[in-house]
Amino acid sequence: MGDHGLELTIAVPGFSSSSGSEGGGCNTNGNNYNMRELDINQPAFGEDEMEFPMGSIEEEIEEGREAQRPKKLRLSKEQSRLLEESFRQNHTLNPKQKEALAMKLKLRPRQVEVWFQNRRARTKLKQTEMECEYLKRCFGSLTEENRRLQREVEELRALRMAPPTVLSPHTHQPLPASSFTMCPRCERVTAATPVRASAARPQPPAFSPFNPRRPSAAF
DNA sequence: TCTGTCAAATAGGAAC
DNA sequence: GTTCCTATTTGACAGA
Repeated sequence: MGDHGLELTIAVPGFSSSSGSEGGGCNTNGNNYNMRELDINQPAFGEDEMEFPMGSIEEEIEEGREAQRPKKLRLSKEQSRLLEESFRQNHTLNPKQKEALAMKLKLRPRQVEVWFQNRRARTKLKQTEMECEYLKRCFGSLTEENRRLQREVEELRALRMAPPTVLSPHTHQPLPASSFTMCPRCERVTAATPVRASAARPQPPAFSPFNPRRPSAAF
């Protein structure tokens, strides 16, 4: 998806719509325009003419043409390719670059600006989705780790309830539980304090997409 | 025809 | 005042 196949027609700012809706009627530059479909293979205007046709609805009516529904611009493959190319080089454009690119693509600078805005938004959305997937995986492994540790806690609790009888090699009498030596991991759990699952908290993930210092293979 | 998706475009607010 | 971001709207298009 994403490629809608034939893009033989584009729309250019042509005339006002009678719909009166906000959308598609007025851009933020204050230019009133709506989209008129035209064959992209035919030049919308002369090669050296960079102004966009801005016929009014009055003109349309005068000419006896029915006011068409505003058509949305569909960028041609070549236009998209060039935009993608410049986006790869730079995710933002300075006014000069914007103007030059608009000129090259025969679009209005505002359209180039909007395309870059939307492209940045799409990039960010994709990144957010990937981060979401990563966090889901983290959650899964941490849940599993939590379960494992809880089982371990239960086992340790069970051991405390029934301490093993170990005889002293010297006196051959049972040793007190407090004299047992434990492995480094278990040393955090003393005989006097209750066992807490948080004592053996798992280490954070080796890397994270949110940690810029570590390159992430996922991206 | 209906529905879902994509992307162009708008609106409004934040940051500078 | 300009630029950018974010949320939203809306038209085009494809597939069921």
